[in-house]
Amino acid sequence: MTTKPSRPSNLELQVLSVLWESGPATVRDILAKLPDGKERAYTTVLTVMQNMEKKGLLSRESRGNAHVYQPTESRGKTLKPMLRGLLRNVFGGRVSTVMQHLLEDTDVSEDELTEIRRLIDERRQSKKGSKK
Amino acid sequence: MTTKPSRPSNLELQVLSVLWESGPATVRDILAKLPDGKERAYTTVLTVMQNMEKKGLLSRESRGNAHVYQPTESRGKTLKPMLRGLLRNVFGGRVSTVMQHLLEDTDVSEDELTEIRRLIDERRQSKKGSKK
DNA sequence: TGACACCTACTAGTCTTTTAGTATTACGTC
DNA sequence: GACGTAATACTAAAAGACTAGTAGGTGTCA
Repeated sequence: MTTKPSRPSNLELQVLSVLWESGPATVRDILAKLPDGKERAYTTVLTVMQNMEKKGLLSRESRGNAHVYQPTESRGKTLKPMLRGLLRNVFGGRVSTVMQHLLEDTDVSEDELTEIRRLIDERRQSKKGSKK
Repeated sequence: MTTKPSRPSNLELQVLSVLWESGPATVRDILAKLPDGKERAYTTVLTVMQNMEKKGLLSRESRGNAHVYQPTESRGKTLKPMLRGLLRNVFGGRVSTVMQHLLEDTDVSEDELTEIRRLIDERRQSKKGSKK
């Protein structure tokens, strides 16, 4: 029985996020880059990452003294079940509601807006192409 | 000291979601409507909701035998810190990345796409209006 | 009036997450 | 080789999340 893919915890997601953004890294690298900026002991992050390695979320190899970690799965693959869950459980399944709140609650640059519009149009095109 | 606003757990979010969508409801109502569809004992949901009331996430009033609960804060106000955290901790602060994954990983109807585009354009307009 | 249905209150066990201390190992350098 | 630096391994405690059982109250209706 493959253990069920319980979703990564908050701190685990932060670790993964750093690795996805910046590539393979050591514990100390991650500690310095955790996006929430909270102070933590080195060993705290170490423990979390060791657990993640046991769970199969990370793989590692030695570089000199330290271990260099990297994610075993792509960002997309990992995030998919999480996003689906979030969408269903919190936003009633409507992507537009997510978008609405994101636009209201966060700072979005003009460039980002343009980029999002591009994504939408791209998606519409591909939908049109595969119409029944 | 106001107790810090630790973000609602998964199950708590589901409860809130139902209440935001459908208005005030009893424990039994919620139990039937939890979006993840998982089987749970009545008392499980009861306990969670009683805790939420203690934490100040819900208020309640009696109706006959039962209690009718409702959220103390709006959807927007509650979700704001959560979305900001998610955006920062998982998506490197880029809304367009969220959008990209949402479009890839979930089914979005044509109507939704149109609606999202409308939201974007609306936002662009209001940005343009307030330009430095 | 007693059986039933339905409700809340209270209690508690298990699992996960977050935290970090202590011990140990490896590496260079003087 | 002893010492300092920095890393990992091991251990574990505290808090939170999730689950649900049991007890007790109230109302209905045959």
